[in-house]
This record gives sequence, structure tokens and C-alpha cells, in this order.
Amino acid sequence: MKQVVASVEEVVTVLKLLGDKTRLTIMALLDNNDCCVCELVEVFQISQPAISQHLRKLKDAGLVKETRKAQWIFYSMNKEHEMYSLIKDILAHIPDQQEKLEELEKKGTKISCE
Amino acid sequence: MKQVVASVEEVVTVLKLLGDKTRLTIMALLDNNDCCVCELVEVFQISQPAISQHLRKLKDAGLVKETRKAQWIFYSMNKEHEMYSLIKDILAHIPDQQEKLEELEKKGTKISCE
DNA sequence: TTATTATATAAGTTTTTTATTATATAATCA
DNA sequence: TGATTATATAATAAAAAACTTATATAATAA
Repeated sequence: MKQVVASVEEVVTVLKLLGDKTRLTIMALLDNNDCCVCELVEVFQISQPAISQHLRKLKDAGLVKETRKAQWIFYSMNKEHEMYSLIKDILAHIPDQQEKLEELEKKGTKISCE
Repeated sequence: MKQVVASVEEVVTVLKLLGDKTRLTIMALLDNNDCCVCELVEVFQISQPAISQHLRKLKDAGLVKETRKAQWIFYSMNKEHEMYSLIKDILAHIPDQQEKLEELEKKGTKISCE
């Protein structure tokens, strides 16, 4: 992937955003597939507003995009973001988080947006 | 460099530490050469205790090492740290910070530890 | 239209972080 | 030894972050 050099401030902004367990895991999940808010609420043990607020921070920074589909809002990774290569580098250091979504399926936790 | 996969928590710890402008810049400086505290105090516009506290966080996490030489304490990057490859990946995204030290030399700001 | 569901925003609280000032410790120098 | 210099630690204040509950908005379903 193309190696981008940005300002210290820009990199710090990304590190601050990913320097939170919930947000880093959200980014890892979005790296594989789009997720709607209700899925993320199920994955993490925090309130829906807390998830929405994390998503807003990521969106405000341009790291993720949102798309409404009927009553659901799906979030996806913004692969055009200038710092996407940095994000990919970071995500390469953590284990795949996809199992978190698979577990929900197994447990039969019905996610309404499906 | 060998690609290491660690837990989300371990990576979050590193990102939190580097998600601060002062600490990220310190790491960039230490990546090129060891620095003593008085040099760092000159580079950043914050108090000496503030620098010491940033260094302590980095040291407590094992990211840097310290060596006393007479009355000075020199800090250096801990290249044996499990997350060193992550740190290198991150530093590759910011410009070289070496000029910050060179500027001090030019301005004639005498750093006593030399 | 009214009820329900999905999500966002507001307000407030608690926790964490980062800085400052004051003081302690450790080494060197006179 | 006493003064000076380099650095660390303690105490505290201020700012930022992250959560919760309550409420608003937007879409769909009955």
C-alpha cells in the first residue's frame, strides 16, 4: 500500500481515535464488512448512545462513512481517507475480530437489520 | 520487519501512548538517537516535569529505556519491545523530526549534556 | 395516523489525562 | 562540605474523554 507521510497532528488524531478499545475493534470489524449500529451495539457491552458517539467521532474524522438503508444506517471504512494506509498498518497488528459477529449468529442473537 | 499480532488491549496501550503530540515526537526523536531529558525540555514548550512524566509513561510501558551517564539520564528506544514493529510502522507516517534538534544547535541553545 | 424501531443528540457525571508549581533526590563541582 | 545542576515525584488544577439517562428524529409498519 502506498506509504503516506502526514503531519504529526494528523497522525496523532488517528492514534487518539484508534487508541480506544471499542473504536479500534469497530474499525477492525468495518475493515471486513459494513456494519449497522444495531450489530455493533450487540457486540459491545455498552449503550447504544455510546456506540453512536464513537461512530460520530470516527465519521467526523472521515475514517468511516455512513449509508442509510431503510431504517438502518450502515457504517463502512472510508478507504479513500488519506490515513487509510496507517489504519491498515495498525489493524495488521491485531487479531481478526470477525468472530465477534459470528458469535452473535451462533448464539442466535437476532440482529434486526439482517 | 517481523509482523507481530498482539491483543487489542496491547495495541490500544501503544496507540494511547503515541496518540499525544509530545510523546509521538519524542519517539520519533529517539528513533534516530538517544536523547537526554534536557534536550527534550528544550525542544518542547512545556515544563521539565511534564517531559519527565511523558517519559515515565513511555518507560512504564517498556517502550523506552533509560541510562544514566554522570548527571544526565539518556533515553533510548527499546527495540526489543514486542510492539516495536507497530511503532516503526506508525513513525513511518510522520516526517523526520531530527530538524528539531538541529534547530537548537543552530540557534546556539546550549544543551548542557553535550 | 399512531405505534414501533433504529439511530442521533443533549445534558450531566465520572474518569482519565495533561499540565503546573513545589519539593525531593542524585550527581557533580568548587 | 555546601552549592549547583539534572531529573523525578507529589500535589493539585484544569481540560478532555467516555459513559449514562432522557429525549429527539427518521423510517417503517399496523
